Amino acid sequence: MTIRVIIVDDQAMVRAGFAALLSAQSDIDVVGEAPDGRQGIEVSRTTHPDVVLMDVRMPEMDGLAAARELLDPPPGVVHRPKVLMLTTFDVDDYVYEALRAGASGFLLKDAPPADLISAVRVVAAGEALLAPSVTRRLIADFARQRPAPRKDPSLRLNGLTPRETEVLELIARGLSNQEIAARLVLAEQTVKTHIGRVLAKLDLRDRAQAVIFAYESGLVSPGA
Amino acid sequence: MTIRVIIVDDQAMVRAGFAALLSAQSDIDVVGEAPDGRQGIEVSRTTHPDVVLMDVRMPEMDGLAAARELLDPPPGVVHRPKVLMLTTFDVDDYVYEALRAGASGFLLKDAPPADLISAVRVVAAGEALLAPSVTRRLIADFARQRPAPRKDPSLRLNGLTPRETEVLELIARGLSNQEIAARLVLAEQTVKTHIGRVLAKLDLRDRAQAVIFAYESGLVSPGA
DNA sequence: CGGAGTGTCGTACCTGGGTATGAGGCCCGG
DNA sequence: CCGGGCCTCATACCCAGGTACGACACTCCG
Repeated sequence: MTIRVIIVDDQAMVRAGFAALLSAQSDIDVVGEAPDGRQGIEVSRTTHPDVVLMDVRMPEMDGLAAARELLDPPPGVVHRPKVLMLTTFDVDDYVYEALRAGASGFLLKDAPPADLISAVRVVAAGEALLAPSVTRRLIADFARQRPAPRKDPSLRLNGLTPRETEVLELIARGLSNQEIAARLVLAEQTVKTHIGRVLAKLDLRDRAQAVIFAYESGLVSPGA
Repeated sequence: MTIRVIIVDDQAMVRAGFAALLSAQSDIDVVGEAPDGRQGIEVSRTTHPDVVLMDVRMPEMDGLAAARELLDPPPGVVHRPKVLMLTTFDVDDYVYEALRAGASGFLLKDAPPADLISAVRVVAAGEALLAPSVTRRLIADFARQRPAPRKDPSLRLNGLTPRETEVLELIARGLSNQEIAARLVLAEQTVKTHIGRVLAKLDLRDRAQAVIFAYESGLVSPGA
């Protein structure tokens, strides 16, 4: 089963080079080319490639917009190729946009030829691959965004007792004092007492600010 | 400038294999080995390698804990090696933990030898590299978490007028009605009117739930 | 022109939530 | 065994916030 590839890049030389490189592989067929995003979509819709090599910067319709169109096609279009983005220099706004859109990879054009070839295979197999510098950024971003508890507010969270933390979490879920009391089998006044202490310890004014704190500290997270 | 590497793995065979493989490279020196995390840290502290190859599963102290220790050392320890995690099979809880901890890469042991070698070089250069399957997960996670506005709640957000959205955002910043009125140069009652409409449209009970909605919909984001 | 949508504000009412104060019981560590 | 957290609850007070109803101005559009 050969891998069907199309190449979308505004520079004819680049297309020719990549095409030659990839065609030389026995398991890869270059089945189309296009000089801009719009035509790239056309070619993709007619040739149904497994992988689309897509340059980022192009006239008419840039690679990002084209990638979005291919990865989130209008109703009726069933074909969904993998998209491997290419760029000459690693401006990273593009990277994030492309990954958001669902691209399977992001390579720099100065990568070794062997890398490009293996990237095509990896992407065709449903996996993903990024240029090392991009990987580093993505990890950094991940680590920055993710570290379970953030440090600034979350340290102060240590001042809370287990019960208080529990109450805070329920506040952050939108429950009223009554509901919290019911949930924890407590008198409503007890809940109020806990909340009072939480607000005092964290220097907050009301439950709305408590909710904010819960999100900012990582006690609760969007989508969870 | 050669790259100084140590290998931490509980299987002597694996250590020997990797050591042989890497030592054969003119730009890589294997300067130490260790059979578990605790000793790995010891060796790292004495040999000061550029890169630590670290197995995930190990007796005594697992690779994750050891990685954390190396990447976020106690006061006084200045040396901070790059950590490249290795695993036999790609259980991904480990992956996320390792990346959170600040690891520079994550490879499967069944990767081609050439990949391991180039990975060491990439990591030593300050970049990062992941196994393709890991990359895919990370991207998927990124795309899932990031898409600017989420769709479910954010669509309902479309029902809000600009002014209402503005007010909602200020609520989500923790402002009181008075403060919002001051900020927007309005009567407090006007603010109340807007809030009332927001709550009604979004089917929320109070401003605390409004804050939750703001975070869940992506109107505001933690850390922003 | 007339109506719909938006933004603005007033008056009036009610209650949930936050504050203050005090107090009893439990458990742990010094 | 005693002091100190922690958890629990009561009584009492007050007000920010939420609700209800009505009103006026402006803009856009059929």
